[in-house]
Amino acid sequence: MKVSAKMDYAVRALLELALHWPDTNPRHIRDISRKAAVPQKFLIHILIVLKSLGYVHSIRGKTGGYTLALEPRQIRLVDVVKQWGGLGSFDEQKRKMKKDDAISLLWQQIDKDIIQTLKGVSLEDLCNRQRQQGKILSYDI
Amino acid sequence: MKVSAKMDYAVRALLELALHWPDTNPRHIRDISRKAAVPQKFLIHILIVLKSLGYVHSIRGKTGGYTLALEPRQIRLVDVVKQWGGLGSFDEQKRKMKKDDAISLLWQQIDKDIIQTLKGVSLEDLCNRQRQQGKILSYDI
DNA sequence: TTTAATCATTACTAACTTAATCATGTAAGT
DNA sequence: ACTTACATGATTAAGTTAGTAATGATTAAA
Repeated sequence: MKVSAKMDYAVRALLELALHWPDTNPRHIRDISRKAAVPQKFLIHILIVLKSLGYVHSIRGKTGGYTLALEPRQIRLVDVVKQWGGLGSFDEQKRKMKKDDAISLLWQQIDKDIIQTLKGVSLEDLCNRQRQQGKILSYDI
Repeated sequence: MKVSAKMDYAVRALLELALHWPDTNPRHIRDISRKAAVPQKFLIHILIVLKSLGYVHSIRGKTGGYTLALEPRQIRLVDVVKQWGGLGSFDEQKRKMKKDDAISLLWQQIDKDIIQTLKGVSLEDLCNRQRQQGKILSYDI
């Protein structure tokens, strides 16, 4: 019932790339690391996973870096989270159980709720919210 | 984003006590352990916490055991889970962050969804579901 | 009043997970 | 070549999890 730092970082990295979309220039890890507040050495591994999942492309060499592999509106949070494997509020694999008792069903219902919420959110949505949030905050000055 | 075994066990222990309500005879750990499929040595610690949270009473000595401290309909899952401290899909304490950015707000939304679901469920509800489930299963014979 | 059954408390631990870092390798532009 | 970047695997310190062990305290009953 906890979002791991890794998953949080993954989404932040994706959002950071999405906020620059449709700029096609590759962003390098150093920049993403700074803007998304993720340790650079850690971010490398996260980006490799995101690449293997098909969410980002990488370009090696001197002018290398990362780009989004899809349009922000095509990337749904539910898919990222599901594929990341981090979901499942109840780890049924590890506990040998009936899984059809009232309590297991309750945990499963919670899973469904989470998925339902995430289904409605794309990277594009997050971009809009972030920009909107920025506006609200600027009024505070 | 995972329900710990401890929390799962805690709810199972409470449900086991609730299923016997309003029988006021104390049940001893051994029985609860067997029926709820929780290691006895582990269950002791869980029951102590549940006692400190006010959900169960304990009676020591030869005819001792545990009883529910409240009626099943008075015990809402949302309270148990919240007081257990296990909730919070995103651990904001440990990561120094703004907490008002789009991503943090998304994790917070997930928390709210979980709480919303749990608010609607009491131990009495779980009892009814469990009994109903038993009926359904017995038709399979 | 001993004894046995039960709850209470503290300490310990093996296994696992998390959140990284380090070292080294590979590719590509200048 | 040289530099700059991504790639990969190994390692690791700290924390959490899911228990177990040992011992103490309380009470009913023989």
